[in-house]
Amino acid sequence: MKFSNSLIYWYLQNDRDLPWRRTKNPYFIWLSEIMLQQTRVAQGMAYYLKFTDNFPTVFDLAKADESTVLKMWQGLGYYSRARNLHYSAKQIANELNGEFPTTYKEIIKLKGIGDYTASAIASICFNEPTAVVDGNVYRVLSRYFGIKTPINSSAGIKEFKTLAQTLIDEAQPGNHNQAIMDFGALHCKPQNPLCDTCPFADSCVALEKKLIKELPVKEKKIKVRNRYFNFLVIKTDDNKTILTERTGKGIWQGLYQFPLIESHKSINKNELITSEEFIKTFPKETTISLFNKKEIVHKLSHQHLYTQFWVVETKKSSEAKIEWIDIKKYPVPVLIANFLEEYQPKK
DNA sequence: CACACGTGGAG
DNA sequence: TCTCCAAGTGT
Repeated sequence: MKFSNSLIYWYLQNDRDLPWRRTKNPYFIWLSEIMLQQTRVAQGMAYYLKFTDNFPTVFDLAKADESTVLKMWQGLGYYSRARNLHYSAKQIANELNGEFPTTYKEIIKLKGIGDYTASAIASICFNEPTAVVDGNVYRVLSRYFGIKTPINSSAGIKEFKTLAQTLIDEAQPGNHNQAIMDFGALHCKPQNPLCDTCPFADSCVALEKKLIKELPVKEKKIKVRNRYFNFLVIKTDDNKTILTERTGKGIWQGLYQFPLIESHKSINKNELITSEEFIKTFPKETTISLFNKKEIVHKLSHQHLYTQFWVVETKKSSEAKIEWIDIKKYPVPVLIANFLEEYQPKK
């Protein structure tokens, strides 16, 4: 209880004025929590404002097209968040009469909501004492208590959740949860934490044992896969193009792109136009030129995409149905959006 | 249950 | 340039 008191005391003095802190409307809290998953406040802010502005209620979100939702999410990454958000919005609007579930147990049943988000919403909106455990909480607790259990092991996940639950202030769980996360984000930072001015300096195990830089412990490193993308930027003489939707599993599900030929290495123009896939798609006479002189390397968390944009000029085609001017209506990955910025500079 | 899933900022 | 990582979840 002492721990929570100090935490909340710190929080009251260092509280950030964030838009989602001014409401307890579960719909708005939900939006903010989904957007901030694995995402910095600075990056998510504009999206929160855009979503609350365009979709002021869960009904507004529910009746939008998925493509519209993805377009508004464009650039924020982890697009399954947007798809699941939309899916759950429709469920709340249509099956739950627009009423957001009010307990952890019910909230966690929604798609896209896991232990963290259910705990956050239940505590902030409904005063249920369920402890959040996010990256900040792992860091604060592992340091303060000197816990070396890897935070991404199943043992660690259980251990930290249990510990966090014993520390929560049952009288004000929402404040407690936000306090420990803000403390981790602003004070007990990953690099260069502010131990000199830390209210817990006299009892922090990691500080005493000089383990600050070792904690928290995270095991395993991610593997990165190299892929080679050749986008075919079609331009017909009646100024139309082709976009294809990415379906199935993998990256950018539900987003659009130019027709893609993937190769196992970087290829030149001759290799491209003699490839089976190219011939199959473009039997007609075409003019083709490489747009980017230097290969573009787009880095995702698990993939490095070595990318070339090939501008393909052809005659009018029944395949090419999308007007150039309309491309901007489609949700596209940042990689494509960046290309369009350069290829079609804004006036 | 280990792994995939985006993007951008900091050091 | 490179590494880490930021309010995690689904499979």
